[in-house]
Amino acid sequence: MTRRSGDTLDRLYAAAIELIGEHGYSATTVDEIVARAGVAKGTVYYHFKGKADLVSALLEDGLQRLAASFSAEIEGAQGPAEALRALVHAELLYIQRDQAFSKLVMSQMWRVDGDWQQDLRLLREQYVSVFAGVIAEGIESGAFRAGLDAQAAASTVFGMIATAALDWLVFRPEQTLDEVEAALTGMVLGAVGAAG
Amino acid sequence: MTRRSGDTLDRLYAAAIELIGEHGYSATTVDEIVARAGVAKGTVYYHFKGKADLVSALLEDGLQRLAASFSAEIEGAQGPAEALRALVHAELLYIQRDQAFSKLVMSQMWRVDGDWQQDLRLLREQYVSVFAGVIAEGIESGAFRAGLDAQAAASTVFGMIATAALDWLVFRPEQTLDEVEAALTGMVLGAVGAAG
Amino acid sequence: MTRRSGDTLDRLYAAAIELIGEHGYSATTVDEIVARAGVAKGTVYYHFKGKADLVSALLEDGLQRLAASFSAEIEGAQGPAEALRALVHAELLYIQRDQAFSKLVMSQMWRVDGDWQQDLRLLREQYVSVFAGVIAEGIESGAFRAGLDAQAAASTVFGMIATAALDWLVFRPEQTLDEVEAALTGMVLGAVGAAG
Amino acid sequence: MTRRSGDTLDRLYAAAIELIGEHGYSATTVDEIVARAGVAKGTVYYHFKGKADLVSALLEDGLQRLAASFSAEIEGAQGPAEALRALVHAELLYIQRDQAFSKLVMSQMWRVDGDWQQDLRLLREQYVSVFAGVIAEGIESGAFRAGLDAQAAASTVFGMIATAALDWLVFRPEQTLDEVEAALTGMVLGAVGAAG
DNA sequence: CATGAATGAGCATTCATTCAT
DNA sequence: CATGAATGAATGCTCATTCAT
Repeated sequence: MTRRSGDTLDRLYAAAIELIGEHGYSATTVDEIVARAGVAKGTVYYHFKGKADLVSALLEDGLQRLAASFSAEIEGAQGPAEALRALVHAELLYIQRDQAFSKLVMSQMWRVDGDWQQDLRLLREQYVSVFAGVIAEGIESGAFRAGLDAQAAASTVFGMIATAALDWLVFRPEQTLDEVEAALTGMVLGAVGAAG
Repeated sequence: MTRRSGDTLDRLYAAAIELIGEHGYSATTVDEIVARAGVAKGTVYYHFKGKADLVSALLEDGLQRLAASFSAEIEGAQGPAEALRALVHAELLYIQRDQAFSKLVMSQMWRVDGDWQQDLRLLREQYVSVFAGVIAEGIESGAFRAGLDAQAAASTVFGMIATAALDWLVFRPEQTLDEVEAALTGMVLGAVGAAG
Repeated sequence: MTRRSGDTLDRLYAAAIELIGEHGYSATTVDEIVARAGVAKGTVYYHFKGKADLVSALLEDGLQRLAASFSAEIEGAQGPAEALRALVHAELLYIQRDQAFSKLVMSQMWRVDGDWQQDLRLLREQYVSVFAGVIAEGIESGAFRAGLDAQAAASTVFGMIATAALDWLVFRPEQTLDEVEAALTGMVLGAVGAAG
Repeated sequence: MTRRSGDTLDRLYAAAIELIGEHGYSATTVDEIVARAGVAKGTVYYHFKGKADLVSALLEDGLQRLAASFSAEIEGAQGPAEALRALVHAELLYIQRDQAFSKLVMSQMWRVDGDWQQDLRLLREQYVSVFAGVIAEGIESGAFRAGLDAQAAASTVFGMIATAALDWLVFRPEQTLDEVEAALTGMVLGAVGAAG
């Protein structure tokens, strides 16, 4: 399903992610994308069915990079609290590196229409189920607060981290990753009731 | 055909909020807005400089309703923990009632351009500064965890509540407000280290 | 036929003449006219059938001022050459004073459509017939070149003066009226073959 | 539907010149232009920034054709009087052939704003400087009246010819080019004081 | 006499898409 | 594989006109 064809596609992906992250999907034109990618307009329609299909492919691509960066992170973590720390670290790092993609995702997350809404739901579930797994494990082991709804808590923790990260990058870029991570980790662990 | 005056602006605001909340700013056409508002197209341009100016006015309007609903809520709260509980309640209620407006705000929050970005910043600061005040008070009084950065924590708590609320309304609408509020309040108080 | 009603109409005339002289008929909006005149939009439609009717009335008004300024000028002139000098003087003076109106006339002169084209034809014939009368007299009396077609010559002389005047006012405003008049009078008299 | 390339711009130029010459710039719609040119609306915006830019390009185009037709004409003329006769002939012929373009130019000449005013100034200077050169030569050689301001006289002669030509084409089309040229040449030579 | 909110047909412009090369 | 001139439906916006006050 993943398309490959030299770096033409990569340049289109990169250009589209940046522009859509900055201005949104509808406000980004195919002309702008191809101008930044340095290819001709027809090229988009040679590789994709249209603008929506390009974004769809791009989301699948981002989804894979995300999944890879997450699963690598939890391996070897000592217990749920450590795993959660690791996830905070991974998500912050991912958003910092792939800021444009993250903005794109956040701005489209709660839309109800759109051609690639399906892809976004999948992406979100990937994100959230990893958190849910760790939280469920913590609840079972007594490390986290009993009575927590793992699914709902996972969504909330995901949202905490995402909004904290974007707030940092957009409104307080002078702070370092370490500062943000330290403060955020404390709040996340507190939120799930980890003994501290 | 319609000659009723006075509520023309309100009808335009309501229509625009709903549509933009659902489909986003660029994807919402002026034709759609005026059709839902039941006014003629020219009316928008009689009252506003353009589509962007309508949204700007609408955001200022929403800002005022929000500020009112918040400041009413904290009055009479017994201490920071109670004030925070009250704020969680107020924000959840506000988002539930003004879901369209909230989606609009969240989808535009981290844009860097746009004509009404200024208004959004103000709105966000209003939001966050109320939280920051309560959290700072809690830190001083020893009710919340020492060493917390009140500003950053306020942003994060705001994001927690907003994402939890939208996640609820979009993905798990079968849950009741009370259920969501109970779970969320626990997590928020934990996040700021309130003695539980 | 001439409408009178306090200074409201005068202000509308003045505003319309200036704006249409500067930007042309189609490019001038009713909004701009009423803004400059300091009256409400509806006022135009209370006094006139519409924008075109306003211009029509305004042209009739200008026509009368013009006719007055011309007929006063030829009276008492000693022979055709003196009358022609007097007309050059009168037209230059008129264009200088009523520059906006003159630009309006010149820019619309050779249009073939338009609702007030009839008025412009009348205006032009007024202009030209005065010249034609003087030139015909000069031909008969032998003061001007024999064989001249009085009508065609009158048109040409009118055009000479008008273009020279506007060229002066737009491109060489630093020259004085006297300089321009002296040079132009010599050329006009030469053009009709006046002895010396 | 049309896919012929190459002459697309020429067709747009021709259509725009005709329509704007007849009805003026503002009163001419892009829809009318593309309908007459037989191309799609978007084509205008593919090649030009907008309607104003199309007119600007069109004026530059007309300027070049004009300059060519003029400089060809004066070569080989015997002395200033002959050169002036040749220029009268050239300008009459040009206006007759390119009547629409000439009307466009005359109707916009004394505007003070507009996006292509710059182009018109250039065009006018091209026109006038050729006349000014010939007249200056005539003054020096004693063929024309001493004391004439070559620049001002050139403007005036240009205006004489242009208004005479348009008056002829619009109001007295039954006359022949030869009749008009004969009468006009006499007046022009008289105006510059050529010994006759 | 005069107002100005409201109208809606008409306009310039945009932009995703097509297709001959 | 890739191009870019051309398309035309859709969009934001303008503006002469209407009408209740």
